[in-house]
Amino acid sequence: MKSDLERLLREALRSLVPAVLSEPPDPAQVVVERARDTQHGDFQSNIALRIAKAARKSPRELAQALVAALPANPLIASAEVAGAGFINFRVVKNAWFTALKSVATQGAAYGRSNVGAGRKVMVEFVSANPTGPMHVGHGRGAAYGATLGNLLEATGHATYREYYINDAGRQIDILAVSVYLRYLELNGENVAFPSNGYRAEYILPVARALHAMRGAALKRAFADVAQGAPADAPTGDKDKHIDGLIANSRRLLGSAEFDSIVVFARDQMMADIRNDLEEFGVRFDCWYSERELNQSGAIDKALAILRESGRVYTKDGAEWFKSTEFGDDEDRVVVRANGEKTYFASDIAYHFDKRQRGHDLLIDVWGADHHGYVSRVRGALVALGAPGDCFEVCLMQLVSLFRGGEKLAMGKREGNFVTLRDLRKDVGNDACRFFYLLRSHDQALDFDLELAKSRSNENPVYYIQYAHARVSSVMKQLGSKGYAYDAGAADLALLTNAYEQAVITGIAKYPEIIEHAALSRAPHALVHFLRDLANTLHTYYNAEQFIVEEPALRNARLTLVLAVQQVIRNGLGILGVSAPETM
RNA sequence: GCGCCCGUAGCUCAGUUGGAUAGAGCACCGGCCUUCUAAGCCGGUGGUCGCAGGUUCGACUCCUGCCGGGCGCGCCA
Repeated sequence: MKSDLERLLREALRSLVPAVLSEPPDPAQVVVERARDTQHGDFQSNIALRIAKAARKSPRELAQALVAALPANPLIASAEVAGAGFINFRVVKNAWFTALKSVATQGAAYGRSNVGAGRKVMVEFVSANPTGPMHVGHGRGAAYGATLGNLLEATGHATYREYYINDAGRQIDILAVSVYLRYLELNGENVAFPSNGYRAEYILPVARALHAMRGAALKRAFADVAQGAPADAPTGDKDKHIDGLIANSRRLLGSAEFDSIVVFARDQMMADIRNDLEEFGVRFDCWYSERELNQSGAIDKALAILRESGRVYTKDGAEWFKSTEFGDDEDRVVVRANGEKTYFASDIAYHFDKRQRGHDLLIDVWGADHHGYVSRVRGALVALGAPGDCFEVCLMQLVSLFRGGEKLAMGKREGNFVTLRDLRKDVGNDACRFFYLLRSHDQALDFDLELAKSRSNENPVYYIQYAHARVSSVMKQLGSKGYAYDAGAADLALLTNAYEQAVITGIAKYPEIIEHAALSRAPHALVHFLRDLANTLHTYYNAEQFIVEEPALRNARLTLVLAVQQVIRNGLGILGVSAPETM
């Protein structure tokens, strides 16, 4: 329910429909929404339009009949037909003060609701490969996922945040062998580093740490490590080359020892990622390891159930999942001809495991370049007996960094990408989170470093924070003028001018904005709302003096601006942006 | 070729799921500080919502077909 006021209006309208129509409509058709483009917080109903469509009647006449039949209602000051057949309600002023009062009494809880009804939702986000530091693209998913989690929590969902660590498979082996080769260098070996390895600088401290811990215990001759490995690019296949290095390392060290390097490198990388995210204000309930999932036998279990479902067949020696039955372009391999399970297979097991752990709704935050995987993962879940709508994916479009008008290039293997940490240090956490959330997630994001960094009026993040700080400043002034705020002395009925009406309307809208942002997975809606709310406060501030002689009016206005401040603080809190007292 | 996303003011983008005369920010022009922070406020200029059809009381929104931009289409992870 969007608001109590709205619910009461809806009831009033619904109750008189039978008097106008012989056949009452579906209650769901009785829609009361806040009117647009009005500063007075009026409500609008398009009930007549909805009914007219079904009953083949004139919307205007229906609306007029409804208005004529409207009995006296303690909430409704007046009602009239407008436009093509809308009914506009003017609400009695006192009804609005309830919103104002509930901000004061609820404080940080204002805006929270229970529309989620305790539904168990898991948001899985970031899940960046532990093969290097996070870059600016991951930052968008981090800001989005964290804020979506906050929104779901604020709307009464049992929210669980998870990071999936891709620490199994070839990619992590490449990381390990990259670290191992640098380690060999530290032991005096002359290494020809593979073109396909991770040769960026961040590998070096990991190798040094390994060296400090193990000394020369893992040392092998590089000639042996490289022996028999197929030639590297450009003459040979770089993938086969590095696979050869991995296989040799594993054989020379023993599988257990090589795995210890894998785990060591992973932990070093994850420590950096966790620290980065923590500094960014992003927290998780669980860091879930693919490697452990693998070792638990969950993949085999999921595959067994999948086979039972009849959606798996063998072709060319491999096992295929019939994902085409679920809207995929072609069927997908789950077990290769060589007996190895694909990444898709572990993804199936992982998502099945999420369900097994009791989460009703699975929301994944992915980069848009993975959109092709949505239908096959959902298909697998359905084949495993889950409802299709239990799986949702929020696809994050690309982030491009700009410095002024110039687009910055990024490339991962080369290591010249801009890391999230660099970005945060450069523009600050607040501006960083704010800019990430400014646009809809399905819109490509141009992140302008200079704009985010500027401490000027061009920067929208300060605009909202300034509104918050301004109220603190007013309260400080109040004290220095010898006054004290007295909520009991406030006469809210004195808040009658258009500025005050606009501010109250904004405050009253906040809970429904939170609900909408959560249910539509649209954090940017909250950003834009806060911008608008800050604007109404700034406008009010410039038009009226808050600290006036008359106690009843003074305290009423202070009640109002304190409520705005509370709402801004609550909203910024959900966005993960700080609400400073001074600027 | 197929799939997904996008196309709205000079630029960057909203548009609460089909509702009234499509809105912000930036940029540009003009005003407001002896009064609570000018990181602010007010006013103005600026639009055939990519194009063409269709659905109905009504379409930026839904359907079809084009045009343009981005991303993706491995027994890789």
